[in-house]
Amino acid sequence: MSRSERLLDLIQCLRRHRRPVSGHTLADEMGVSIRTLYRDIATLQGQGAPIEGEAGLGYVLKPGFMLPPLMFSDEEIEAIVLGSRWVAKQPDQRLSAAAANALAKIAAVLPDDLREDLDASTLLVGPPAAAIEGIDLGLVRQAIRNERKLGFLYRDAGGAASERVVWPFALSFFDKVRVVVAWCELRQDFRHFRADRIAELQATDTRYPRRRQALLKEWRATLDKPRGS
Amino acid sequence: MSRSERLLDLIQCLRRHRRPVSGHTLADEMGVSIRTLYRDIATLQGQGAPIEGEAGLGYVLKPGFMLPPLMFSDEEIEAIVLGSRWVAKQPDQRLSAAAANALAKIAAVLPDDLREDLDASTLLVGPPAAAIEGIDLGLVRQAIRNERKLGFLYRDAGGAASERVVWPFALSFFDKVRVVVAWCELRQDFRHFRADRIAELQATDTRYPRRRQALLKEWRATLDKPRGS
DNA sequence: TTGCTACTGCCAGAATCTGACAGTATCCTA
DNA sequence: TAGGATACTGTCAGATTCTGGCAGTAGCAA
Repeated sequence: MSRSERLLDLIQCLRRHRRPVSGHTLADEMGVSIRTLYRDIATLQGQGAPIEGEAGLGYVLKPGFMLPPLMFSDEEIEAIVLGSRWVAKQPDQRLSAAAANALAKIAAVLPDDLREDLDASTLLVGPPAAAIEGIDLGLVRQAIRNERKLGFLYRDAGGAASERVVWPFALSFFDKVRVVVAWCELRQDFRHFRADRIAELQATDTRYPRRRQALLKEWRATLDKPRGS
Repeated sequence: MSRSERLLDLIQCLRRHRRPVSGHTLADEMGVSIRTLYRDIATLQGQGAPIEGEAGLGYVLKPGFMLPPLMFSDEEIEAIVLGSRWVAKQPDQRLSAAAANALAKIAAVLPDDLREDLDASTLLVGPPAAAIEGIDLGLVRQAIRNERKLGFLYRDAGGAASERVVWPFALSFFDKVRVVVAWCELRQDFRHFRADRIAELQATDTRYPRRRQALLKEWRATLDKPRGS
């Protein structure tokens, strides 16, 4: 195995362990001496990988992905750039900033002539989505990722408000509104909540009792049959 | 310079020359022997780079970009995936397919656990944009890239039709409609054309007399001042 | 303190890369 | 049709890089 392949493997290996791993363990898993492992870690850090080593503990990789060298056609790059620009205009501030960062990272490694094409790119996105939620969508995405319950006050179309505790597992971006897809403890069923009607959002540390992917799959299966709201 | 750096350099070098370049020239530019150059080319081709070599001519790189190893945070990847999904639902078929391909390429290199997260991802995009243009937006993007004139029949809001020859330089994606931004020869001014009002689109081989980027810059400068249509 | 860990410098052997040469096949032009 | 230019492959010795082991320093925790 060539060195560059091993470096990518090392990242993957670090990702698997959530807790700090000692260099010795990693060296064993990679089938390489401890000395070489230190060199590999140093190389990866030099390439921008967020690996942290602490004496007495081991190594942790801050969440993230290392993509190996990839070839994209010009249309594929156009698609990625256009898509990221669209995301950058969405009202979810954290996601919007992430999209801008991703674009900057890509632009940083392109040769000069291409960067100019990108900067002055010819694919544009219209004005930002008008509706601005009063809540922080970042909290919702975090709850989804960590499978945590969310509590909030929900106003339905008629204006009637109700308190909900839900198990959120997806966030859908429509033209004008963002919709949280979740299991509702009050209704004991899947429900879609428009983000602009959610108030007093409370993130909790309580894990919901089912796996996110299972919920998502089940919800998809129900999409054919119409339901009440 | 390490070998992996040299490989990326080689791609950039190939990109600069549009015409076929001989291996000997490339070897000189990279400061490396011809034998090593052949080895490097083979390695790049093995990594999926679309390099073509023809005896008697030299090497050409089909348009595309090789991205070096890149680190993305989880939110950055989420943003890219969400954005690409949005593009994949746009009515521009070629661009939509390109977005799907790009997603597949990224998914192919992610470790299994992440690929699952991606497949069953929790960030969704609403239904595809409703308005379907009667014209092929791919032709428009191609004309923009190559700085070629476009001819078509345009119906304005009142229904009156007129024949136009324009210099297209940008394509803007709004919630419902796609808008071609161009210099209009008939009006001798910048104009925005809704794609769904364009008919009988004719791509031409005639290059328009100004640089796309210059037009774009000038157009941006006019955005403050209101204009007629 | 003791034990565990990260991290660095050094050096010799292993692995890889590189350049040079020889040779074949293909394409273009004259 | 012939000649020249070019892509491409095999081989091999020398240059370069990588690797593993060793010794040593420093930080953290029980």
